[in-house]
Amino acid sequence: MKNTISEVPARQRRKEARPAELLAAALDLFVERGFAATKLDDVAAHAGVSKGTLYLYFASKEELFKAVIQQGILPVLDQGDEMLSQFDGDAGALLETLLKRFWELVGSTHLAGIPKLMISEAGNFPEVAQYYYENVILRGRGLIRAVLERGIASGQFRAVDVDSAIDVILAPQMMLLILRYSLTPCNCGKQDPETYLRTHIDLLLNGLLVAEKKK
Amino acid sequence: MKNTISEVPARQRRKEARPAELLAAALDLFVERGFAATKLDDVAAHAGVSKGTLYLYFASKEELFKAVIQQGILPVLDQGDEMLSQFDGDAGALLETLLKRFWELVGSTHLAGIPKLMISEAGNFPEVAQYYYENVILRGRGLIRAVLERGIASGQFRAVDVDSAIDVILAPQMMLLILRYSLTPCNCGKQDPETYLRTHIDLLLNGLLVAEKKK
Amino acid sequence: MKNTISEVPARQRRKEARPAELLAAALDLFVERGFAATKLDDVAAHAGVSKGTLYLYFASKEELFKAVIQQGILPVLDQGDEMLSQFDGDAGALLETLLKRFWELVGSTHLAGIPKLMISEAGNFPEVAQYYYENVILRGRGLIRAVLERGIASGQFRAVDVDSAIDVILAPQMMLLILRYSLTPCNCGKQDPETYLRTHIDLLLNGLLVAEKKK
Amino acid sequence: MKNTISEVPARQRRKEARPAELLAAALDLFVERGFAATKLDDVAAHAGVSKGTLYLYFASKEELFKAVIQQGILPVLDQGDEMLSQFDGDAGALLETLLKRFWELVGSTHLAGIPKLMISEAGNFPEVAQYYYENVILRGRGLIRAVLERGIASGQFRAVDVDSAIDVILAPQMMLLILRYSLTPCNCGKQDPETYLRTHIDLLLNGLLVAEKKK
DNA sequence: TATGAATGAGGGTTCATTCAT
DNA sequence: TATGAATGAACCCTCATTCAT
Repeated sequence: MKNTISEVPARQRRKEARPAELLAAALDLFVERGFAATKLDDVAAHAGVSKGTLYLYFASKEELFKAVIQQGILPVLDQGDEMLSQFDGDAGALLETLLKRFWELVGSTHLAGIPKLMISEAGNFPEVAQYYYENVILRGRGLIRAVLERGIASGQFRAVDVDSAIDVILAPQMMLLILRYSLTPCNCGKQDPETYLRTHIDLLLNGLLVAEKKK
Repeated sequence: MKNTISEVPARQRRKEARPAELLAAALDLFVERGFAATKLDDVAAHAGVSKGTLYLYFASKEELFKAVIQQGILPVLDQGDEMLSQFDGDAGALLETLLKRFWELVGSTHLAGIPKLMISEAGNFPEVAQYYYENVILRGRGLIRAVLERGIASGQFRAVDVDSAIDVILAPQMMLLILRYSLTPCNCGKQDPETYLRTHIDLLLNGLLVAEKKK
Repeated sequence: MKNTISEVPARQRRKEARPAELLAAALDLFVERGFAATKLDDVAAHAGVSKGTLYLYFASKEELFKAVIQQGILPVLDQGDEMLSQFDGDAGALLETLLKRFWELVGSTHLAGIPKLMISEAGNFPEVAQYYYENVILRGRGLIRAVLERGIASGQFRAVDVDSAIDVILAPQMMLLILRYSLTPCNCGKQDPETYLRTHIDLLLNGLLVAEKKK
Repeated sequence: MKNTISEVPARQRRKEARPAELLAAALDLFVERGFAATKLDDVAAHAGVSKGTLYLYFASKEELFKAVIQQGILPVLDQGDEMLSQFDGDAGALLETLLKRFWELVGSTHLAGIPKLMISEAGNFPEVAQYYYENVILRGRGLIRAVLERGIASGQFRAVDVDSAIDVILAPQMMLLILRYSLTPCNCGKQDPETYLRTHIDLLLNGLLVAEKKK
């Protein structure tokens, strides 16, 4: 008789946990080295299994890649939607909260490497890029758009061009993620995310020019 | 007898142009597919030479990569330095000019792919990343830093944290370049650079909040 | 206590039938695809068991192959011996009966694929080929030889070279079996065995030339 | 200046000879071991080249297989056609000549293994089997058919069922080829082709029964 | 200098075999 | 006895690199 906590046999429990373990290992190496330069031997070793085991769960290296992207990012976006629907402060505070929460959710996990990975491999996997664009980028932009439109409607924000403003707002966030997996490992460009984030929000909300100089 | 413009025979000129042609072909394919996924066969075909010819000019695929990076970006930075030293308007105008000129110099050439390439491959080529960091990133940041410090000293700019402000300023520029070689090919995210650039500068110089709401 | 027909419980019977079921499944696939191209996964699935179960009955894929050959053909030869010892007509009638019976015994079962299988794999399994030669081919040839010698001794048959005549007599029988598992599946060469057999016997017993032309 | 015998450089001559060398090596091993059990490493070694060289001439193992079959047998059939059109003796003599010539053309070369190979692999390569059926089997049967019909029309042959008679005539020839590459290597069944062929023709032309016993 | 045939180490993938359950 | 997850050796195929011409 098994203990009360787990009635499923160890082997079974293992089998259910495997895909997630493999995806995590694959993500780490894909982000670090790129898709083509990552050997499945290394992914397997990194996950503590043999190479053949990978093929019990993913039909090919390419399918593994797709799964890494598709199963990695959906939960994050869901959190964003939820936050937007529950928040009831003004648009400026919402924007600040959104950006800060993003760091807590993504910036600290290894999911943070997905944007860099996607940027590197989009050209080689058009279908995955399409999926990423529709399910991640468009949804993420939608979140920011909602905040901007709310702020503009309430008179809190200037009537900027929303479409391009979204990009301008997201770019520093993305760059911070991207650089972490590019140049940081070779000792360069070690920014402190806290300061960076604060400056970004400050610049956004207050503008670069002092008030008196504005026409 | 040759004309006065060129005294070297055509064959000679071809020979001297070869390395540059090979680098251009390699850059295109490295940017499009990544280093590991690019075959030297294809680089050679793209440059209109045979595969063996590549090895007359570059000792290995890795050397070719280094040359692509190192010989690609130095001219651009030189132009930036020169512009900074000659400009005599105020800091805001200088910043605007600098960002716009960057687009004319880089955004329209195939050198624009280098940042994406470097981001993708930095982890696999630490020495190249180091070189890039020191010779491109630090010099580029230096340009922006000079402008910011000039603006803050003159009282035109608020006293922001310069180090992180530099990143916030550069990020949208970089993202625009990066996305062009990542998601654009699969029809997604086709921003108009003009509008994007204008919004970026506008947001930077004026801030997002309307003046009346500022404390 | 069970009924008189079967004293063993159903489960027991199943257990005893297993090896035969596995051999039948293996024979089918070995004949269809060849030894090397047959996966044990497929054999197991074809027999309705799991892959591991195969190893409870056969130590390796090669042992399974040997068992397929060795247990498949012995019963057939025994019938031939028995027929020869009981028959009391003339040699011509015996030869005709023997060939026709062979079709009823082998031609209609899936054992018919064994000759094709053996031909394909003899080179890879010399010991099995040796076994097959000694226990199948030599015994089969012995049957025909006995009939020929009986016919020649009785003056019914011409005094042909017995050794090669045996091959000439057996070849059409073998080819018919072989082709059924080779070219027939792709729609080609669908002979009617009945006609084929009749023509074969007719040619054998009467000769191709009309009687008047014979010297 | 090169010598007068060969104006093409050695490298060039080699390149043109390569495909035939590779096909010969592949045929040998495919016949000996079967398609699946043959390693391309071994084919390459057998041809005295490296593994990669195979891929300069054949896109895949399967394409190599197709080429082995398709380029191997066409010349043989052409000879048969020519022989038929030029011969002017009676049908019996033509049949004898045809069968004997077949041995000289095929039986002594390594092309003799193709029938065994095709029989073994037909199930795994339906398109190749189709090709073989249409271009080899049908053409070969056509040759025999022409002889039989000529002999029957002239009253030299009995009016047998031509379709099945063709198979009965060809079967011993095929079996001899097949067995050479199956059981012979393991010391069994070493027939002397000369005797075998003579007996086959004798039986065919004279019939098994002595003239006096015929009804 | 330029070519492209040849090489062979390396990586993705398969599958016979093992073993914990 | 039966299962099927896990293993890892082996094989097909690729491609950076070499070298004879």
